[in-house]
Amino acid sequence: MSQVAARAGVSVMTVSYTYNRVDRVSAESREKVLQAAAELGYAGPDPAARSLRYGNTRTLGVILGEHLTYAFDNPQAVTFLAGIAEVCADRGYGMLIVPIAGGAEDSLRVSEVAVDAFIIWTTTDDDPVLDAVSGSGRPAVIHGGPVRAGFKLVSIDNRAAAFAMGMKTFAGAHRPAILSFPLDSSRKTVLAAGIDPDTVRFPVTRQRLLGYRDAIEALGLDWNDVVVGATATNNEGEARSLAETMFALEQPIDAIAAMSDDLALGVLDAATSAQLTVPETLSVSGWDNSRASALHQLSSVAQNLRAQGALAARLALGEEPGLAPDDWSVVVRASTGEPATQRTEHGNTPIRRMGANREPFVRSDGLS
Amino acid sequence: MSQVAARAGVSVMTVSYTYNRVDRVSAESREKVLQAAAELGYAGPDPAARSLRYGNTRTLGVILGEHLTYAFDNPQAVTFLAGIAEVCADRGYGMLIVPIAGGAEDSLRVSEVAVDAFIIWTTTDDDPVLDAVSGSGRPAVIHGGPVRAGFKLVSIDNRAAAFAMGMKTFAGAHRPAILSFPLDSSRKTVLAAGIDPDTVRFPVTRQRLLGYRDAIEALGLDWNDVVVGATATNNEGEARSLAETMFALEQPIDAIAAMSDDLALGVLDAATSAQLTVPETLSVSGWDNSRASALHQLSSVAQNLRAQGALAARLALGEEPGLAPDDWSVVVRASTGEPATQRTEHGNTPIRRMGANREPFVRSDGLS
DNA sequence: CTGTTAGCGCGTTCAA
DNA sequence: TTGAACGCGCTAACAG
Repeated sequence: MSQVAARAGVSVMTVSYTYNRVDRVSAESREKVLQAAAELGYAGPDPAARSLRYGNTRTLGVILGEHLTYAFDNPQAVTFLAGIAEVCADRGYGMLIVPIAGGAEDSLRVSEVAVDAFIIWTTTDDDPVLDAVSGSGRPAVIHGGPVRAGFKLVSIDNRAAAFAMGMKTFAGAHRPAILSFPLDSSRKTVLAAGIDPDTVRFPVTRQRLLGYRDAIEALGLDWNDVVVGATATNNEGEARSLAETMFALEQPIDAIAAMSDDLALGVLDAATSAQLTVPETLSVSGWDNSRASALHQLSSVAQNLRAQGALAARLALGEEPGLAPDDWSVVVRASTGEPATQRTEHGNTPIRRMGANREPFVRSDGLS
Repeated sequence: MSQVAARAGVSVMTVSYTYNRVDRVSAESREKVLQAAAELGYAGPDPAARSLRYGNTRTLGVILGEHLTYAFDNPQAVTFLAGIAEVCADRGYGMLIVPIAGGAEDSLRVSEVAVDAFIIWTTTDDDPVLDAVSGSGRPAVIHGGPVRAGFKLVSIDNRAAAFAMGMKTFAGAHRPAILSFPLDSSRKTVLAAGIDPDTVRFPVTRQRLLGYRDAIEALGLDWNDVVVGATATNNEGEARSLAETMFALEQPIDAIAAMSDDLALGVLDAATSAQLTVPETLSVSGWDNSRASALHQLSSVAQNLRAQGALAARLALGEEPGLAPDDWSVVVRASTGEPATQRTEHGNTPIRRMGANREPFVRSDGLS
């Protein structure tokens, strides 16, 4: 910039004004500056120097769980991102995906990143990245959990939603099962009965397990008999093989609540192969009310992740909107054997709402 | 940092060394510094100041087409992003999504963003954002096109791929049609015959139209009779209604090549409603070989967008890998009426490869 | 309308 | 092993 000033025969401030306060510069000077800039290939004020000077970056940092590689394979995370992007585009804020790779250097990355605030897609309770975010002293909004002092939370009440869907899915079942997200960071595939939800370090997964357990108990069934299958990733194929194993058990499973539509679709697939009729001999439910769930008449928990992303972004920007702008609902379709009380046309599925939040949608404190 | 130094009773440089060159500081001083930092709530060197000093940001800028809002709804763009993310996570680079909202301020945003290089998801030939990127003087890699001096290009040969798929889709057809991405930035829904591909400002769309036209002509059909439908977005529902219109034409369409699997699935849907049998009375093909395409026995052009994203990131980082690491192929399934020469099991579909690139995969010059 | 001064927070250079 | 000086490029505040 000083070079431009020299070449234009003006002071540095005139150059600065040319880019920032056009009205404070005479047309004549402006011309000279622009000319000199063009000749020197000067592209305007350096963003890094500006950030330093202004003390802000006009950028939001987004931390996508424990490992970036899986994040984009997860349609839920992507929808959430779309919501953030919407707000960022509107406000002219950059959206910086923080390079989290599951290693020790992740914390370093968090503190090395030039952003004004963080938005965190749900991770484990004890993820060291969360400490790094706290330590950075910058505002943070977390989606799903864990709840942390100083972090704002955007989440539906997963426990209540799982309970509501569990009541639909497990009604009349004798041998219910659950298809879960990973139970810990090792992401090992697991198939076991009587799992203690409180040992699970992923808050969203834990809350959903607790909700399903609530339903199991409300229906007079024994949680210790309930088989929980956990897949390494949110993958339909993996769900299919896990479901096949479930069908081959001595007392075959007759109801499966899955934590995502992808997993549930894998179950439907396995059911077809095993010649089980849905919902007569197998009741199935998913989560997130995807297009595919509508297409396959799969009952599913609906929530608006895009709106949640947008809300998280507004909170991160300190815009502090009102609370509870969104909610969850249970969409009942044929897969859980309810009488179809509504037309469920392909691509135009009316949604039946039921259940209500026990907790406010946005919290900045509380227990998980 | 100077405050920390004062409190620790050392010089500023000792503090700096504590964070950057641990070996140049005695354990004793280090202790004092860390102590002081903790007391003051100092979170380590400021990223913005660091970028200024180092002259780089360790961040890649990603420009997702003309408007950020649509980008995350596009599974192809998301897959490409996943590839970029993979490389960024590995190298510890941030990935900054530039807030493009379709307005005049977009160019400003590009120059205001603190990144070392840009990766651009395909846009129109005349998008002013491209000028802003050029003007910024930072390296840029563009996916799909347009080709520009100074920009590296990562792309398959869309024209060749469209030709190959056109030959399959239109073989034996009397009344072929094309379901296209938008023809211009207005994104108006269009249904017309004899469209001149060269008027289309989206390079990828243009190349594919050219390739389909090549096939039409190679098959002895008249391009002026070929109906092209263009949807406003990559949306299955929109494709369905456009297909329905096509089926209602005086001379009903008997072959449709679609530029995405989503669009093709909309066609299949409409065909079912119209009681058309595929492929006997209607031949259909899609693009990108999605899971859904395999599920619905839809012929599709396969390409590895994730690998292309990773390649684009490596090129942007100046790692200059070898050329042509990937390729496209035509996956023939039942929807184009070829005799099924392979088992096409659900979720485990073998891919028949055919066709070859006419151009190298990576180019940094050439015509579009 | 334009110029001068000062400092954002850091790290390289050179000296001690 | 540590310190002092300097400048990375920019802009707020205050002259003029």
